[in-house]
Amino acid sequence: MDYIYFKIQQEIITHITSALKILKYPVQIKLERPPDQGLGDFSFPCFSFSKISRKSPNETAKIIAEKLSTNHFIKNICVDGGYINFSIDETPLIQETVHSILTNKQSYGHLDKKNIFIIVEHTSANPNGPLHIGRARNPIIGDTLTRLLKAAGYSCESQFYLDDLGKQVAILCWGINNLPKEEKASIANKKLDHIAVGFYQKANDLMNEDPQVKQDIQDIIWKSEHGDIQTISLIQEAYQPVLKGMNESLKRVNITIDTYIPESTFVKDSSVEKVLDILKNTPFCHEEHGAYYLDLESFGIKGRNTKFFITRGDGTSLYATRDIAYHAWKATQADILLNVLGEDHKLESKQVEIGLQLLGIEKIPKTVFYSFVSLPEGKMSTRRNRVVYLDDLIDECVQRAYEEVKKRRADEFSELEMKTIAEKIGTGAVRYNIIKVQPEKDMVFQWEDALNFEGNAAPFIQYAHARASSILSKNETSIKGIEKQIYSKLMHPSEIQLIKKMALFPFVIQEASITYKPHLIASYLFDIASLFNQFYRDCPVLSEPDKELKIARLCLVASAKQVLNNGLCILGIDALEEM
RNA sequence: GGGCGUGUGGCCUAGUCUGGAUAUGGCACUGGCCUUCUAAGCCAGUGAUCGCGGGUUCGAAUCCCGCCACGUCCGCCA
Repeated sequence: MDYIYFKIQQEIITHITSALKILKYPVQIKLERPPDQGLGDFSFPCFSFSKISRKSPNETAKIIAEKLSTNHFIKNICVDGGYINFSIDETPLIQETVHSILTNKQSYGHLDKKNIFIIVEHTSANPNGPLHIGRARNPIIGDTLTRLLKAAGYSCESQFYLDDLGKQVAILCWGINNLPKEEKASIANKKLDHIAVGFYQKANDLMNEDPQVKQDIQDIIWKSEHGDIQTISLIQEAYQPVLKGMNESLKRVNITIDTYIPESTFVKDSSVEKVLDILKNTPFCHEEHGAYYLDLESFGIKGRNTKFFITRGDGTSLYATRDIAYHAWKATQADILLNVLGEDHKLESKQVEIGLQLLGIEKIPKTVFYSFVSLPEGKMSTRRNRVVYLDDLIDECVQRAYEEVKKRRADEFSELEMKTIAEKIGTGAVRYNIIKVQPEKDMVFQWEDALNFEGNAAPFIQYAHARASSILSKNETSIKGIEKQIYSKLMHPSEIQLIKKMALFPFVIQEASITYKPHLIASYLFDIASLFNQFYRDCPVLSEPDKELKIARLCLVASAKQVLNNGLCILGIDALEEM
């Protein structure tokens, strides 16, 4: 893709490079953006060169600036406070940007195809109950990353690593098969995952009270981990409905997962065994009461205990060992492995990494860790019933959105229309509130914040999109086959600001995808929506008497709508024509 | 005890990797703007020892050292 801003930036870098070469200064270029638009569009700090020139930073900047020339992109160069500030000629920028948006449409902002395949592993929640909002951060970050990476030109697959072995599903399995079924009336309107969690909770309690139950559950674990086909399929029957329920919740917030990889796969195909064979033969492996562990002290692992157990005393594998086998397999499937994990998995992730190294695998997964969402009264806990389920959050947000729509537009929309719009606003709000904060920040969930649809929230962006759509739907002037020269009519500061910001979209996608920071997209979109609202205030479109300016503005509205749409698409939030 | 992460106005948050111009926005609060394209909006205002203490630097929210608080982990759990 040929984006004008890339070209302009490259142009400036080339100019500075040749100036620095003439002066025999080291070529170290960091282009910044001035804090104030009045200063220019790009700035080049010259402080580091003042040591060489033995002059003040500002004098140095002047010396460098003298060797620079303007061209058709660069309108003006001025030195101020040790910076060389570049003002770009807005005409080509405006023309090219609007033109590029209207011709590239849904792919505006997207980067060139890279022929690199990424597996994004996310969610991977134990299928023993509904997703709660602590876990919900995972699919939202994961899905947004997947969408973002696709926009950045990668091909991607999302994977859910399905925990079908071990204690959690075994408890569920026992509960489903041994506890009395619930009465039809009490489960009438319940989702499958919400029904199942009751069995899990009861079975969990019984396990702690009744040694026989505990033994039964342990049998299930033992059999499944030894690859007993019958037990594994019994477990599968138990968790499938839960998974179905979880997927319904995810689907509601526009998340679908491409592939499910059951953990048992790697036991059944004996790849775990092969992994163990190799790991046992490394010098780091030791044995203790029949169990094998790797001593990770020499790998920089510190703490009370540096032993990483890879088998139990009975020879069966452990979760992390199977995870190594899974990652070893993934490494053969993709160019880049990206995992989204809770911060509690940091050590385990490091152990997997070391395991892969010992297997001679160089494709080490990259990981985005997120902190937990807690409640004002403390950590979320299903057992203590101190938990907010994702479904409840979605329901509340949709309900709130419905009330707002009804308040404003009851006389214009049908009941069905209001419900449809409310669903999109409510679910969008859920995603946006989670993705706008960088993953490593702790979050305390507050209903008040979650249900606030003003300011930096999804409805603000959807609203700007709806306003743009509204203008276009009322317009009767054709904007097909417009010559881009007409866009130079767009001279109002609000128009220029908006266009300049839209020109940055590819940069933002680039930056966000390289650093795996989806929240950058959220704050960028917020800026676009905000600038659009300012434009909306300052520049009437439909009533504009100058025909050419009107057309240019219509094109600008269409571009803004497109950029908002493309950005919302990366965030997995529905754009709205009306709200 | 150790590892990792976080700490920015009353609350939330950007910027931290790659040091740079008066620290970004939002919520709340105060005042103003709907006979004109949707007021879920716009404009203005109040409000910050950037956790604390040192250091490096012409320059530190950003880098280094020490400390404090919170989260998280250090299971033959997952």
